[in-house]
Amino acid sequence: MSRIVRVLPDEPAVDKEFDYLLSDAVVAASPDVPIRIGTLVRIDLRGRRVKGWITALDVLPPDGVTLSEVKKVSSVGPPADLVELATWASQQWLGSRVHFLRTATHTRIVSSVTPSAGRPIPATAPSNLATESFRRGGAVVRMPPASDDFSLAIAAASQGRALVLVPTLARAQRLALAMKRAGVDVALHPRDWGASAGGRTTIGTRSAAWAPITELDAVLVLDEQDQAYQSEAAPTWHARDVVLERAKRDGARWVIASPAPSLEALTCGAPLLTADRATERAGWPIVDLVDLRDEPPSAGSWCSQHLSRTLSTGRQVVCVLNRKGRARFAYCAQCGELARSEQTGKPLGLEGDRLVHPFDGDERPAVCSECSSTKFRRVKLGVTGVAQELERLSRRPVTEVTAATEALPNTADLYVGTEAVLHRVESADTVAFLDFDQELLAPRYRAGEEAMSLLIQAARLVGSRDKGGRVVVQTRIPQHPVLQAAVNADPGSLARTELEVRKQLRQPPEAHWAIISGASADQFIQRLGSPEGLEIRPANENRWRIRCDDRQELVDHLKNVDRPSGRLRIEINPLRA
DNA sequence: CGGACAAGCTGA
DNA sequence: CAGCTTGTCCGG
Repeated sequence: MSRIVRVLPDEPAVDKEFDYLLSDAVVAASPDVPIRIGTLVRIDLRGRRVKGWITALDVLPPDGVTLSEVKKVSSVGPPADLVELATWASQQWLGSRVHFLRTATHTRIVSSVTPSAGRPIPATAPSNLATESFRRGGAVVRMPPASDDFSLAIAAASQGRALVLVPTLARAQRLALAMKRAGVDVALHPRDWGASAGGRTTIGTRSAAWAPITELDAVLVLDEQDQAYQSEAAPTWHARDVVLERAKRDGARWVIASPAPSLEALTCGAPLLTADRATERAGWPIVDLVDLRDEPPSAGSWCSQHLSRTLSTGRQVVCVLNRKGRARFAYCAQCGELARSEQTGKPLGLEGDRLVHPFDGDERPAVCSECSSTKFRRVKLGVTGVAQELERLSRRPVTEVTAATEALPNTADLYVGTEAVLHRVESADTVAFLDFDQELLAPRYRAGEEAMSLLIQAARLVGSRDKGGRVVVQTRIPQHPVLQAAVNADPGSLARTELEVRKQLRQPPEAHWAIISGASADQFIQRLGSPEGLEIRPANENRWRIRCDDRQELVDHLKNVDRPSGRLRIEINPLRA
């Protein structure tokens, strides 16, 4: 005997379901793998042997086609809920279902799943804020960088089956270990995929949003402001949105925690819980702003007098330098003022004797608006150059860290690196940002939030102010709202100003964007036409920006376009736009 | 994705 | 018009 199953092949370009015969013999060959929606099978597709997921059982096949047989039942797959969730996500971010199902599927074959016994009761009693947070059903919790995630995670686990997300694998490992010590049996995603499928509380990074737990009781997202939660490549799905949807579907309680929750989280309609001002302030380090405009211009160096004093105190210092955006800014050699456009206020780069904006076409003669000097300097720094100079200045060995650096010596106490160094070093007395303006003025609508996120990472390394934690920020725009918010340990003020800006410029989350790019982008736009409510503008070669006040309306319009063949990328509210 | 097949291009 | 390239279609 055999039954007929519907299968979605594991081929992103196919994205279509087909019906196959599933014989008893094939089922019997993999006795421990249950036949249900999500189960992984092997099928023939036009002469090729490919993997696929069962998406429906016992279907009526269309007339006039001879069905081929399922060749093998390969592995336990994502639960049926997640197959449905993949469909939802594919509509939210206009990606293929295959893309999401791959994330929801273990990389190795899973031949059976044993359900975990009962629901765990943790040994430790969680703190008040943590308990209170989950009592609300759904809440955004703003807690300073030095507060502990542990009690929140315990509170999540004490709800029953919980899913806990953190931005990095290292933190997932640390938190999982700490919880294990506290008597909570946790699964680390994706290593313990089978245990998650058995219903165990699961900790992991972005991809763990697709951990195979059914009937979730609680969802917790830690450090929600971290951009690691959103996929950079299309489909630009966000783990926070995926787990919130899961919480909604399963009726689970949820908490989004962050020292500075994203505007998306703050505007989602859930209550915002915060510690009192004194507690919040105490959980932030001291942030020293060094106004580079006040430095003697003769030095021409990246190292302020303040930083050089810090280096000579002989404590553990991590210097962060972003090399990514190369010398795009210029500042006055006389007074140190940053060169900006008079119209837009955006920073300008120096080209010959003119100040120009890289894309706007904005341009003016190189004359300082403050002191009328015509001498400008380009910002030009590199990790290696800085490391050498730092060694000379501090007379201490300097460890260089970039994303490519393998192992770190644990004897070092002076580091220079790109943003990667913030992930690699465990703790420090001081973190110094050598040129923070690159971050503050990056041409991305989320530049402010991302800059804040870096300050939060730094704050975690150095700890709270009473433990001597210090963050030094070298800048030419100390009045910037991000810096003021960090100095005052008041991320709420930043959120208010940022939201106002987004409203005025109609940027997410106040409006929604789709970026269409790739060779077939023009054709796609042509087929889309110009429906009411959509604002369609060319960005540059083969690249368009579509704006709409309503997200659902935006994706509905895009979904209905007959997708042209050829390369096409659709990004919904991407990080970089 | 990758094979099948059609339509378009070239060269003797 | 064979032989090849390029493009479009479609899979159970």
